[in-house]
Amino acid sequence: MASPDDPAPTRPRPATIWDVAHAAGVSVGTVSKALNGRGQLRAETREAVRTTAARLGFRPNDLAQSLLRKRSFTIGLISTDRYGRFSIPVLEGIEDALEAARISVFLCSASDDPARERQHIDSLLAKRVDGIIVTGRRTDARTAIDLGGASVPVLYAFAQVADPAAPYLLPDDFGGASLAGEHLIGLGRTCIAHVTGPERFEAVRQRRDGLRQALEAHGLAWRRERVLSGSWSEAWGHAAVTKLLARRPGIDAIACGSDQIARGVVDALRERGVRVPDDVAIVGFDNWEIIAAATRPPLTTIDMNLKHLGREAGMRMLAMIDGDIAAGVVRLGCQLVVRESCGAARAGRVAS
Amino acid sequence: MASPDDPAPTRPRPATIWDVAHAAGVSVGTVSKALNGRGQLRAETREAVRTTAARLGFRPNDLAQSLLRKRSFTIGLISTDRYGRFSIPVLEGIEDALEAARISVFLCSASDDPARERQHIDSLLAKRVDGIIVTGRRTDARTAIDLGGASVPVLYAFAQVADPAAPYLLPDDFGGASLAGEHLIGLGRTCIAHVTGPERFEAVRQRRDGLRQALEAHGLAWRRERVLSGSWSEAWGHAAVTKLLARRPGIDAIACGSDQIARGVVDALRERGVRVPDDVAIVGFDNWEIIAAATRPPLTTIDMNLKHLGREAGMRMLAMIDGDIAAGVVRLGCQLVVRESCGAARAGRVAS
DNA sequence: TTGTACGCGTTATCAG
DNA sequence: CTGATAACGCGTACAA
Repeated sequence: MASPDDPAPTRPRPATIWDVAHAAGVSVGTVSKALNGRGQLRAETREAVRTTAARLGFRPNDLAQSLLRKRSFTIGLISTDRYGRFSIPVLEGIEDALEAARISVFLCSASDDPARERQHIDSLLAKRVDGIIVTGRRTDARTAIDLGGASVPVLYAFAQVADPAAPYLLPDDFGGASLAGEHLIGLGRTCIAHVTGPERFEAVRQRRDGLRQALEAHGLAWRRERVLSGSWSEAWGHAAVTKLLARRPGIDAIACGSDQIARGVVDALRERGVRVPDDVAIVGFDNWEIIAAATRPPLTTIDMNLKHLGREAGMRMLAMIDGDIAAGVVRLGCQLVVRESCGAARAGRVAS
Repeated sequence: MASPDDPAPTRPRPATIWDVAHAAGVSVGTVSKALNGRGQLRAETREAVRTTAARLGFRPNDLAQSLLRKRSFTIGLISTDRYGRFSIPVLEGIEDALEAARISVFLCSASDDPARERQHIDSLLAKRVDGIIVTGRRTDARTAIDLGGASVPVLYAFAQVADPAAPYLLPDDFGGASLAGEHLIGLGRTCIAHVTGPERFEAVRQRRDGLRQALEAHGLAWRRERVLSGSWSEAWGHAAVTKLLARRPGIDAIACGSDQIARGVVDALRERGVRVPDDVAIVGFDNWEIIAAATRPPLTTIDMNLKHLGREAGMRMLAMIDGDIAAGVVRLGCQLVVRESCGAARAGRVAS
């Protein structure tokens, strides 16, 4: 096991600026200037240095640079989403935005283990990261991370935080659900039900309210008995259909809280001989390709543009590193993705 | 945008060892000794230093330490799996193993973009990572990563590499499929078909051969016409059932190349009135919870123990960092997960 | 028991 | 145009 006390094993040391200087017969200062294009140098010396550097495979040591610049050009990403299906696109977006600024990302998956999270934060702080992005589950608002007095910008992306002053990015669940409602209404559906996840999720409440707003904006009554909350599973979508058909036979559309639920709903409907979308139109939420595309018929659904959210998080982090202060929640638009479960082929639109 | 030329913004600098020394009225050497428990110090000075260090929130700068030790205590993880559903558990395992050694992980997702990968590798090398783990898709054997002469240990985990001398970890697909075959045979099935993914995948060929070995070991004939290769999708599972029933009505079991395929197969069977597992037993591959558990009936399947594979990769990387050399492929065992799609002794169930 | 000085690899400043 | 030198923050011999 490697421990901090072990010496580095004998391995060819990477070439240093000194090696290059020595080989090229100049001083280290000259090498630095030649390679970084600073100061006034004769073209031939610059070229000579360049070639010997290349020959030796010289690569400046970022550790030394960081020590000097007081900037490590790294950020820490703390993820509390074990499952990762939402974190991945967010992460991709973050990386996308950050690699343009040549910043690397430390990944820390602290799955709801406070001790582990503490250790990760300590480690990141010791590594002098330029910033920390927290991403994770959205069940309950998590407590803001404890920097222990350190002064490092922290941004929450796709994570619910208790601190209202903390800067954080979330998808516009309200607008997304509203979009789904508008789509159904535009297709002539009037008796719309809502099968969704556990009420304790802020996202569930937001989506419910967004859908409600769309209906009421078009003079459609909002009825509590058409809203069914359960778990985030296919099985719940299945079960909900039974309840729904018994309670409200006249339903002509169901807006679902997730694609998984929608899939359960569609399957249950088909087994009962109810045609989708002819009899009942279905709209999902998440645009989780693997589910949405495999459903028969493929799901029209709402995409949260998580990669874009991640990219935005990266950009904002860069701004924060440069000293910009930010606070409070920012909601980013969702997008309608039309497939076949609502029976219309129309172009996607973007919310707010 | 942050660029290397920008100065660090004015932010309270983290306390240095000098600050602590100054505040405690001792020298930096004394502080170092007190905090690291080295040398001979009076108990009260050590204590005094400790408290002032805590008061100032002093945290040793890993950058400076790394420079000195010539070990950064970081590794790079290059992932080429865009969707991440396989990478995530591997990553978790790697982190698990590495955090015990206090090593942090740089994440680089280079989705099949060679230029981007180059840039990532350069960046990792500049940051003087102690090692690099490559994980990713298993379509075609990828070319070994180019270190450009640098001498850093590289390990491939759950990634197909062209270089036979490169150290890499893979799940034992052959053994896993064999396990699936044994299970079906043990349940009395004798007419077993195989619906799987594209033949160009090494995993597909391995699994096919593993299944074949199990059948032949029990004196069951292996028939080419019972093997159907297609895509990795539910839709293909669906389509395959049509072909299979037309061609071979006597089938009493189907071993599938993935859970997605298995799900398509199960759905198609149910829609045709074929009972699972009563008429036909189904076994999947991957144990992708979200699919396997939601299938009706839930899928008996093969788990590749990817988190364990990740942990193993982490351990081996630690050994490589300490100078151990390693080469060639190592296959790690798979595991049978019994649910209901084979009607195993424990969880018998009547499907409609 | 404690302080001093050097080196890790860079960059920037100031002489030459 | 180029070379020497001082930082950056830390650990550690060695001197006091």
